Amino acid sequence: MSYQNGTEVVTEARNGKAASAQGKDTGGVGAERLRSFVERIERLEAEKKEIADDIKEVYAEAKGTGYDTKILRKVISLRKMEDHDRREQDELLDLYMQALGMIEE
Amino acid sequence: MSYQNGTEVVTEARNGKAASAQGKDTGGVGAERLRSFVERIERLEAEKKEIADDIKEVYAEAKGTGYDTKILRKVISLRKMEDHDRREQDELLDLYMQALGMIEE
Amino acid sequence: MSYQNGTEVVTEARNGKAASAQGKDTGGVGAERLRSFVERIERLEAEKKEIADDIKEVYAEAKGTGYDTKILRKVISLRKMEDHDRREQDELLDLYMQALGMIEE
Amino acid sequence: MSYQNGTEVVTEARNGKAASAQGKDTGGVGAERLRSFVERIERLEAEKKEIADDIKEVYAEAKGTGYDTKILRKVISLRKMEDHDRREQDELLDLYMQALGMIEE
DNA sequence: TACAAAAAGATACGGC
DNA sequence: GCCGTATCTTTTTGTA
Repeated sequence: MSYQNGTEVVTEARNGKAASAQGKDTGGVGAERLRSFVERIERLEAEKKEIADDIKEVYAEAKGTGYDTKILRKVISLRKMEDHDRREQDELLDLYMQALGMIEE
Repeated sequence: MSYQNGTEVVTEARNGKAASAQGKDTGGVGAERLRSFVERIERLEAEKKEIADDIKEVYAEAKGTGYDTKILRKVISLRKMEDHDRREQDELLDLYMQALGMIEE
Repeated sequence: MSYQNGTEVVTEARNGKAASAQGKDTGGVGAERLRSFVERIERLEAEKKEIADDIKEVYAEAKGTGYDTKILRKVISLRKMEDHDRREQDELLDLYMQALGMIEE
Repeated sequence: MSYQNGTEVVTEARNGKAASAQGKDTGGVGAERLRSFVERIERLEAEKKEIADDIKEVYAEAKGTGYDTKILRKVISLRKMEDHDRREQDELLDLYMQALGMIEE
């Protein structure tokens, strides 16, 4: 799809608030589809934000209980990194074993 | 360092200030509490990541349908800004109305 | 647009805010300064690119010698991550010791 | 896993294909070679990072002098693009001149 | 404000 | 040789 089309459709999507509210959708089919994408994404982003806020709340609660959030954050971060490292090591091991013909690719 | 150990050390370290500041480290109570915080945060971060992945999937699907994700992202972003602007305007309006005694603080 | 002109235009544009905001465009002083920044950055970026190319060459050479670059890259990556982890663990230890009053902040 | 061990493992694994493919693992020769590759790459990456840090410093200095780094980055980026365009034009010109027998291939 | 994490974008590599 | 994938870089965002 060309930029033209993409832009057109987008225009319709925005019109969803501006134009079609006035009773007229000049394009229609692609507009609905795009509107659906936009809404799904915005819904998911709202959920994501809620969870981010929840996380902040937990940190705040921990702080209120007397824990040093700086330490807590670093602990969480380290655990995440170690988990990631472990995964990478597993992948490396897989690569070794593939190279040695011990497992199939 | 294993996860267990990592957590334990933190626990003891924190107890050094949080629990033992009350004169005595009860030996494990604070540990459970901290472990709970860590688990709650990690659970929430996992959920957050899932949603982030979902968002990526939606963008990918939109792309597969022929939409230009760059433009799509711009649209989402603009709508977010407009939403933000609108909220600010609403807040401003509230301030005016409060100042005029039309609504309570 | 030539390079010279490109820079000039930008320079003037910036002076419009940086210099003339003080009431007067000093006519070239700010331009020289900006040109100097641009040149320093471009010089450094050229050096950076050279090194990046050197790295590619080493990978290519390793590949020519029979090594699997994918494995090699992962090894390098893992070592980097482990190095980073170690630094984070050290920082965490410092935080613990600070919390326990064993070292000063 | 320590750094040393990490490298060793890789070495042995690779020898499985690189060295022993020649009929025999000479026990260490390939290891040295690989270690050399790893060290060269890590050394170059360290240099690259230093330069990247230098670049950040220059941007910071420019910011301190009153320049808007966002715009500055844009300028650098534009100049890079223009440079790229110019090179392409030069190449095109070369092609023309080659076609006209004005220069040798 | 300065720092760090996440997201976006650019680039490079290997497969087909 | 091109395309899809994957890595790496850069930009943006959020947080202390």
